[in-house]
Amino acid sequence: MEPDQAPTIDDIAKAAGVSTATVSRVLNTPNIVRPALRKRVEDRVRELGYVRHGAARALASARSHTVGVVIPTLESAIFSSGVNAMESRLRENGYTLVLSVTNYDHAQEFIQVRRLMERGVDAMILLGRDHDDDTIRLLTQRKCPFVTTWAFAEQTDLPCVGFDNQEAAREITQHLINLGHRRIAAIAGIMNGNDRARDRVIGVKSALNTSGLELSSDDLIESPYEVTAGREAMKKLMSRSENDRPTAIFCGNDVLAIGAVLEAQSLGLDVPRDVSIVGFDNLPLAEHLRPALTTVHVPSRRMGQAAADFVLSAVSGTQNQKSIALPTALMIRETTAAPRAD
Amino acid sequence: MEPDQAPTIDDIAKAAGVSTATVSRVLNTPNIVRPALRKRVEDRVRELGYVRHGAARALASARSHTVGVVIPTLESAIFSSGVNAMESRLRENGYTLVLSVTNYDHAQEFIQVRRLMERGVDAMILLGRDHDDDTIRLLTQRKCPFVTTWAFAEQTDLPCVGFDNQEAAREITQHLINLGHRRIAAIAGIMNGNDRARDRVIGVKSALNTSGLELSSDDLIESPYEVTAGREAMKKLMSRSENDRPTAIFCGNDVLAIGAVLEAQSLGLDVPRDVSIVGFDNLPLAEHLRPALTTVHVPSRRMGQAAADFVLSAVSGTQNQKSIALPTALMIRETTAAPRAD
DNA sequence: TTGTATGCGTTATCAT
DNA sequence: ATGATAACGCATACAA
Repeated sequence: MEPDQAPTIDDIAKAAGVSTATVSRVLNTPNIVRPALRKRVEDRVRELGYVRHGAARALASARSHTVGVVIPTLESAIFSSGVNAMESRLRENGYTLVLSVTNYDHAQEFIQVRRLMERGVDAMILLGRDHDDDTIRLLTQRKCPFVTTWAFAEQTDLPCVGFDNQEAAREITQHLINLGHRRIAAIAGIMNGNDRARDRVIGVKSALNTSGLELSSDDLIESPYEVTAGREAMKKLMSRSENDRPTAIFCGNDVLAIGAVLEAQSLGLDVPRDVSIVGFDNLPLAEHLRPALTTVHVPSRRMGQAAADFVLSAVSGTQNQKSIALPTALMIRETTAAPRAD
Repeated sequence: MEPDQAPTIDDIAKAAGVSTATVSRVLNTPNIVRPALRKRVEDRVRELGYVRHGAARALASARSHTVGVVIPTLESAIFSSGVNAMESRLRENGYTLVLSVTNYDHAQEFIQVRRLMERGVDAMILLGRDHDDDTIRLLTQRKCPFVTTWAFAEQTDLPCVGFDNQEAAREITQHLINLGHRRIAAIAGIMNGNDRARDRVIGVKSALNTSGLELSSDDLIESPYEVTAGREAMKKLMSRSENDRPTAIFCGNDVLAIGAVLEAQSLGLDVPRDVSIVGFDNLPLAEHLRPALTTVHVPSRRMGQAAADFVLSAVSGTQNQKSIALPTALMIRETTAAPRAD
């Protein structure tokens, strides 16, 4: 009954009594073909259940209508949220998202960028500013439009759509300082190869230094972005004698912060009376927790959307701006207060 | 310096003084070409920075080495986790994941499945058992190997790699019954078009009925999978007079359950003394919350991996089994206890 | 507005 | 083991 072989543009052309060129036009630029003919072709397309052959189209037109997205992991809610937004935006514009996960490994990233280029993506979205030179060289050399996201910096040669991680960390740290904290510790993400994690710590140090304070190396712990790791780091920090303890903790993201809060509570400490804790990301959960989490709002959806728009306009040659800085917002909630000692 | 146009297999052939066929062999089946020649070709490939042209390969070989994944959303941590696992597995096997999000809309799903077929994916992974007939027909007609996931059922014609949502819900409800609860309510996900949400409620009802109990329509609330919605539903449930209240709540997933717990606490209720709450998914956070959440462990990573393996073996023709049932596990934690009234 | 014909870069078949 | 060459399905420049 149904044809066994997928019908091609030739089958449609034959069935409709037109040329393949006309079928192609009906499919791609319907408005330039006479309505009567168009309808005849469209009817055959429907009857035969014709499905366009992407590979053939890509080969002939040198456009795959595909965008590659390369991120560290999808196990992080804030990244998934960004990717979700990218997908919507790309899809709305007729593009398909091709996904690749690096697990925070730059060598892997290079391999995957390469593979996506082989797959013929028309553009690429990368995460962060840290990349192997090879990766950027490959992209540039082969003229594959791309944008980096999740980080913005003035003095960079890479196009980016992101926010200023240093500045955001500085602001929230300043908030702690304003509340009277003098001994502030940081539970950061793994900084090696992760510019966002590094920049956040730089922001913390910068704020502290401006007030004549310091982040002692004892007060800086690097942890993978997991609740358990946040708990462990907090435990370590709180195991010290009471007057050798930080009164406030900056956490590299909300997952670590949640871990820190839970550990503090489980140690019998009251947050924020005994210790203040702030996070980064503003996950949907942050405002609901008790105590609610003071954190930095990261505009993951807007950023994903903006990054998609950016490469889309690059592909269509309508690219005007070089980079885009998105604002973050300090979300002050009850988790944080002045330390009781003051 | 660098060539402007991307080099083709012809350029390599010319530079190495061999035929394009040989270059192709070096690239695809290196072992069947004489080492000396092979090395010569490989050197040119490296020198010229040759990158394979996926579209051309796909056209000539009728294989794109690409798999389409169509899911409701990436804003749900449990789904992202599954997709993350799929991506890893596919990538390890030389395949690339192409992603599409439906926002729980079956009409959208059809459109997107169609689009992915146009893109030439070699196979497809769908989520759940509910789909438009058109979607399945298209897949079947065009002989696109596919598997559905996140749900398993004996009597189904669709290949699936999933777990038994009904049974899992039944078990956790039975747990509540065993603890002495007689009045059990449910905060379910939106059931329309969502077989997982529906099956879970069916499981709840089934367990209740077996014990001569019922789920009154007042005690069943449908909510989107969001913390806020969980809170609202809980508020509604708890606004009734004390002896018209359920003593235990089944939640359609952990996000709803977390909302319910937070709302209960914010109403001054003690969980689980005043009301028991159970969830579904076993998110990483579930065990850390205080009280920790009694929930059903959903093996998202294993399932993602198994689904990827399934379509991979379908593509390579090594498909033996028709469907795969994965086990869930009841995670009993302190959230749940017998109601004080008993 | 429509048709003709070439080429896109690779794989695979068939020789050698 | 290697080379020549015909598909693969479509877009597009050009012709009509």
